[in-house]
Amino acid sequence: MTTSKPANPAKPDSKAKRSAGRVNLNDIAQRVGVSPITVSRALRTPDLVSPATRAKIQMAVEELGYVPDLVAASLASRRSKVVAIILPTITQALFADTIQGLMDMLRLEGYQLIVGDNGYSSEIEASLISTLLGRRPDGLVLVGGEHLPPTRRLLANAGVPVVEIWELPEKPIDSVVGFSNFNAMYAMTHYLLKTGRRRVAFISTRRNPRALARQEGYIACLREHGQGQLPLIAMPATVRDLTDPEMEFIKLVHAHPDIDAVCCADDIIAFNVVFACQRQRWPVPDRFAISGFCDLDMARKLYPALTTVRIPGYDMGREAGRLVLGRLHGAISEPVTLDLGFEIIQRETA
Amino acid sequence: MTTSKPANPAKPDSKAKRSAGRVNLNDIAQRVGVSPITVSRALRTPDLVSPATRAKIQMAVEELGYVPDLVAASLASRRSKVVAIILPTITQALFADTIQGLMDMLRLEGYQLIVGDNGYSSEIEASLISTLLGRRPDGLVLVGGEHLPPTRRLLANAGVPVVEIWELPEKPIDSVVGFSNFNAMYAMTHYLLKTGRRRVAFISTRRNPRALARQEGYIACLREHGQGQLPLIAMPATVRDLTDPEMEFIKLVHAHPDIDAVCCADDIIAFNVVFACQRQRWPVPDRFAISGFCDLDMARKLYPALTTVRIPGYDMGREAGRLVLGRLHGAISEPVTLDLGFEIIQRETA
DNA sequence: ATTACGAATGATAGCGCTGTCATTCAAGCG
DNA sequence: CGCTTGAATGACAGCGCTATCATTCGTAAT
Repeated sequence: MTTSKPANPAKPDSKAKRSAGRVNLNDIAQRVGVSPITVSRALRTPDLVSPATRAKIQMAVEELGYVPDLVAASLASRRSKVVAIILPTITQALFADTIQGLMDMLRLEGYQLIVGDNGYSSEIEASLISTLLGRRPDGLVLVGGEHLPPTRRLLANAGVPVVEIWELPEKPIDSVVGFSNFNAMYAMTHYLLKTGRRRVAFISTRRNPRALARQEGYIACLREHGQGQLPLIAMPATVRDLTDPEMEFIKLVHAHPDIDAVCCADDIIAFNVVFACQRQRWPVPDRFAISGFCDLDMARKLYPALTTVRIPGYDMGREAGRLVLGRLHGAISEPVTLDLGFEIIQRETA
Repeated sequence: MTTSKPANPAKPDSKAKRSAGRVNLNDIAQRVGVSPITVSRALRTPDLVSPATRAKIQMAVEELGYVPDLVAASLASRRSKVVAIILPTITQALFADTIQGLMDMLRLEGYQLIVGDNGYSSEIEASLISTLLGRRPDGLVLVGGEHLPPTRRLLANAGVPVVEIWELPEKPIDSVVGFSNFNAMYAMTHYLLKTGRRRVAFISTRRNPRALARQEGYIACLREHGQGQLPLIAMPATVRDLTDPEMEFIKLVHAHPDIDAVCCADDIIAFNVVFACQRQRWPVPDRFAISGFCDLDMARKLYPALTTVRIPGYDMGREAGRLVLGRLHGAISEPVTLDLGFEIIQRETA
């Protein structure tokens, strides 16, 4: 120390802070008397720094309330430690478990989740993905496997691991963690037929690839085991349309009084149909057998408890996370497709 | 090993790209024959660039599939265009509307949302906030107003607009968009008493500040209008505990057969209690009046339709977003507290 | 001693973008 | 005709961090 008079560079001012006034790596380094890079190491790879230095740095960090700038770190390291997920809508209870599973997995390695919703629209998805990719996420999780060509091109160029979930797309972009919506609804329809139902209807209130696949499963099963039953379907005409499950159900019943079972495209619809029955004094399952899809918490609480298809919502999230992380670590180098299956849960409504 | 071999600089390779191989501002600039800064302007403030240049740049962007690096932009501009929200849990239907409202508002200005959940724990919150602040969000939205001192210090240092929602904290950190949980439950209890109920119980399955405030509102109302009714409460002992609403209800009824009404701390609990009644053949509302809290979609679908307190879930999200953006634009410079109120929705269960 | 080597630390050069001037040039004005 | 003005563009210097290579130094192996 040559005590070179007053500060030669910028005026140390009151707190030796420049720019935004936020404490940064340099502030810590100066305070401790080491180089910034050593501070960086002390925080990221403590093993490479001597215990004494590490302790001093730790202390300075506490004192100054230093919060590392992950934005700068991302830029420098080209690793953002962020994974993005795009959902049809965030308001849906259906995807909550999936998000939770994904978060739980990512948290283990300090990754953060950034969420976007495309409102069930492939067009919105395209622009959303473009913006999200701008954040340079280390991975991308997409609900669904239907994407516009520009989207596919964008993703191909991005060089980011992609996992599509909740379906088993014909032409996966990369990895997949899903189940067969077709098979699941086929199985449920089959179950209803086995229990002796003679006229099974199908209700969806939203038109999307998964609902359509379920509808196809329903139709296929009727064809093969329906003893001449004709498909009886309530499905909105376009992606934008949203119908009221209760009304659709009532209309269906009035038009076809011989209906004795309803396959609902998801649990929420099934709840509505059960409530409608109660309102109309139509005993369930005596007059109508009702089946759901997803096995939400409330399905088993409902009275009568809902017979439904359990799908691996949480696990899809978790496994998608695992795949992304595996890709990033180099542990996985090839696209993987995981079929997590489903399970018919027999309760009281069918 | 002195084998310095070849491979010293970066080989220009096939596509003149260095590093990650991603197209960047420079690539566009070179292709068009302008400086990078002009490209930046063409994309961010098109008005400052001549139409001709703008068109050429636009074209190059399309051709090369350029996606601006928002991470670098954030670092350089010190504006991340990201807002973070911390929820007790993401699995809860209760907060879905709030997220949606916030997203809808932020989307208008191209902001992204990053979500964290603290699992109803103030300790987790502290570390979560620290990590999230590392992403340098331009704003922070917190559900709830209970925070540890270190958290408060962190937030004070961060210099980021904060909005607490879903409550009206005594000592707000910054702005607030909420409603009075106390008043709301007071009002609902009062409503039940007015309809002639003689013994009103309160059920919560989760211990958190909002549930406690509601409980206080219930107690206060009983004190003032309960004609000698003693509070009758089911509330978990600690934050970690989670109880089963159906079981708590049954236990309560067995211990106090004179109960004729149940104030539930949220709609989900109320649904469960209604189902329990149906299972037990206890007519609702004749035997038990039941009230919910939140007014989820399903509340009005339920049979019998749920009497509940409507709270401004979506609006809290939207207004929180508006406040954050207002702060960022400088349109708002002082902390604001917004009480969005509530509404008793009378339906069939009470 | 000589060499080798691992542990600890540092210097340098960016990551891809934007803030902040500075520059150019044509049109407008007294 | 010189001067101002504004539109269009550019140069430069970082933002705060990390990748990469280089250096120092004490200790063990030869």
